[in-house]
Parts: sequence; C-alpha cells; structure tokens
Amino acid sequence: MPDKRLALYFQLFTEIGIVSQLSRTMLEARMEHGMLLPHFSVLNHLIRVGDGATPLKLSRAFQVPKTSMTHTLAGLVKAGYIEMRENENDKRSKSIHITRAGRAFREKTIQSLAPDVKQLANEISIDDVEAILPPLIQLRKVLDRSRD
Amino acid sequence: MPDKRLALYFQLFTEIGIVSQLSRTMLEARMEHGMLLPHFSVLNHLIRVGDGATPLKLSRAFQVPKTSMTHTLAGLVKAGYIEMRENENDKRSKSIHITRAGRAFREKTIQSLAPDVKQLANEISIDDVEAILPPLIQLRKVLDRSRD
DNA sequence: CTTGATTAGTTCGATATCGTACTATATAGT
DNA sequence: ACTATATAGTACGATATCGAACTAATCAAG
Repeated sequence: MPDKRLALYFQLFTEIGIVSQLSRTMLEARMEHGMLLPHFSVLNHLIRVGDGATPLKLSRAFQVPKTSMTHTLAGLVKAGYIEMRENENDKRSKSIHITRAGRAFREKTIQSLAPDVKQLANEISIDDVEAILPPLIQLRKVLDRSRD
Repeated sequence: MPDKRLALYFQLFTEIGIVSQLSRTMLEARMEHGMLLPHFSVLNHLIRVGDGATPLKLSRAFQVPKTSMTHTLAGLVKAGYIEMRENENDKRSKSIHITRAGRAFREKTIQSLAPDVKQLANEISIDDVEAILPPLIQLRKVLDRSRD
C-alpha cells in the first residue's frame, strides 16, 4: 500500500479520535458532577437495546475491559440509576436494570444537549450524518471482528 | 428537532466513540510497553505539522488539558523520543523537538500497523475513507469552534 | 517604572482505566 | 461423580487523566 493511502487511513482515525474527545467533553459538561460518558452510555444502551444485560455483555458492547465496567456500574448503582439483580439460573451472573431515576437522568441529559445538537445541525446537516453513518458502522464492525 | 433526528446525531457520536476506542486499542497493541496513543499522536503531529511546537499548542491540537500534555511529554522525554528546549525569547515557554530515535519509533510503529490497515482496506475502501473524511473534518472544526 | 492581569508550564491530589490475580460457579470429558 | 477447564464478576495495584492551585515570566495600563 502506498504511503499516501496509509496516511489517509491514519488521518481518518486521527479525526475520529479528536471528534470523540470533543463530543465527550461536550456531554460531560452537561452532566452533574461524577457522571461521565461511560455512565451515560450504559444508561443509553439499556434503553435502546433493552434492560437486563449482564456486566460482561455491556463491557463487550462498549469494548472496555470488564474491570472498567465493574467500576462504571458501581458508580451508577451508587447514583441510584441502575440496580443489579442476581441471576437465579446462573449464580455467577448478574443482570442490570435501569431505574426510574436512571431513565429520568438520561432523558434530562439528552434534553440538555438538544440545543448543542441544534446548533451543530446548522453546519452538519442530517444528510451528512446519514451519509457518514453507514460506512462508519461498517468500520466499527470490521474493527470489532478483527479484535481477537 | 424531532427525537428521531436527535437520535441520529447521538448514534453518530456513539459510533465514533467506539471506533476511536477500537483503533486506539489496535495501535497500543502494536507499541512497546509504556507507549500509548497520546505518545504516538504527539510524535506524529511533530512530523506532520512540524517540529518546535510548544506544549500548550500541542495540548490544544489534541484537545486535552495542558496538565495531561505535561505528563505525556514527560513520558516521551524519558523514552528519548523528544527533547524540550527553552525559548530564549520567552522564558516561560518551551519547544518540543523530535529526536532521531523518536522518528525511528514512529516509522516502525506505522510500518507495524500497515498489515492491519491493509486488511482493513479489503472492507473499507479508500473511496469510503475519502468520502467520510471531509464531513468528519468539518464536524471536528465545528465542535472545536463551539468549545468555549 | 509599577502594579494588576495574563500566559506557559508544573505540582499535587482525586478519580478513571485497566492488567493481573483471585473467588465462585458452571461445564465438559472421562 | 470427579476433575480440569471455562466463565462471570470482583479486588487490588499501577498508571493515565484531569481540575485546582501554584510559580515564573510577560504584558498592559497608568
């Protein structure tokens, strides 16, 4: 592969890294002290994909070590936004459930971000978003698959 | 803004976050112990944009607090990949210069990633990359500008 | 010039992240 | 059933990250 092409792939990852960092900072600025991106991501996942996931499944979904997920979940339990239940069929396993307060917190956070996104939408159209998403999702899937 | 549109923007940032994480892990797996993404990013920046940047400029370029950059630079100095020089005109300021060893390390890292990228290129074409990059760069610029 | 504000960088303390090692439970092979 | 292996989760220690406070140097207003 010519160096020039290689450099383009590198640039792609560089830009993605910076956007990731900037959007993370923007989100965290809108949340109460102590809540970080991983906390929000988990709550969001529980709503979108469904309640009752195990800690291990969550750690895989976000591509973080399970020890990190343990830590994140502990913070969410402490904040009262999730509860952990024992699995009767498999005593090793636990299931995570979002609480009423957790739903409210997620909703409030999303609403508080709406003005930022609205502002953003002036410059990055929904068409752009729809154009970027499919290849981005494929990229994520490819990277995910080759992680082994 | 309808919830559905809002959700698309959220999904965009979610996917970007996951790709960022996966690509970071992939890079760090290829580097010697102790070297992380920020170290590589700084070396890469020094080569692409030019030698002699100040720590503050670097921290802005990567959107990290300057205290984090202090830490990253200390690691690079310790590894012998950069050197810090005093600025005679402004004694508060320092300039960062990549060393021969730093160049070699960056080159070696890039080459070690070439097979991964080549594999990736089977599924994400260079055309896809070229299509995604412009809106992504614009997104980065917009977020960067609104960060204040 | 002098003083107050600003800027570049570091130090320090708190928390996040993550690898290693551990416990407890479940599964597979015999 | 018994033992080896695998799996889910946690505890712990090491390092990364980052905010607040600090030092030193520069700049700006008079």
